[in-house]
Amino acid sequence: MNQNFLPKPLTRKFFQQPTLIMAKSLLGCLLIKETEEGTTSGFIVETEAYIGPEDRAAHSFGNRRTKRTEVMFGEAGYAYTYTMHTHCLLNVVSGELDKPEAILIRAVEPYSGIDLMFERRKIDKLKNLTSGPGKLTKAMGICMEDYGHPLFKQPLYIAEGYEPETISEGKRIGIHNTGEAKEYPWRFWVTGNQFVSK
DNA sequence: CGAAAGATTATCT
DNA sequence: GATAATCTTTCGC
Repeated sequence: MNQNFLPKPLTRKFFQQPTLIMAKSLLGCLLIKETEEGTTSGFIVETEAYIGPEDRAAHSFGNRRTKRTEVMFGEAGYAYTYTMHTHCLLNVVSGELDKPEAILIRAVEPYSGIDLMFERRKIDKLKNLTSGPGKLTKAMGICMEDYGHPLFKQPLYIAEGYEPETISEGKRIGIHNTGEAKEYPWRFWVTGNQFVSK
């Protein structure tokens, strides 16, 4: 619980990087969520980029602007939460204003508040705690209420973490019937990390 | 207002 | 691999 590590929230400047560069820069950063029950945090170890107009797999494909994708057209650095079946997913909006780009946080490595995460997930294996986009949001208490929240301010924010030694890249997961979009190598993860989903 | 689809997860074959 | 669970958004009538 009481780490000596003082998280330094990322600055707006960090979010001004091109989407694909930022997807890699986010690896190793610390994602923090503060709630009444306690604070949970984890290092981001897996991300996926979704670049609107040219990406058939993105909700914003063809510049489709709806109530749901609205935040993606806004300024970078905001949270785009989205309900999928029985789960919630967390994205970081990237790209310039009016460019519907975002980065999906697919997995994190638990850092603090691990007891609370176990309580929420009701499982007993550390490895399954946050090794997936829907798992980590449940473990950290992230939901639709966080839609549009700036990720450089409490209670939900991203801070500087560590520098990953090696980064791998490959095809995205969980999308199909989207033509060649599923072939784009826009998934990035920390090489060898056991919390990366598969 | 009703229906269908979806960037997932857990479980069974 | 295939499928059910189950919620919000979006689109059609």
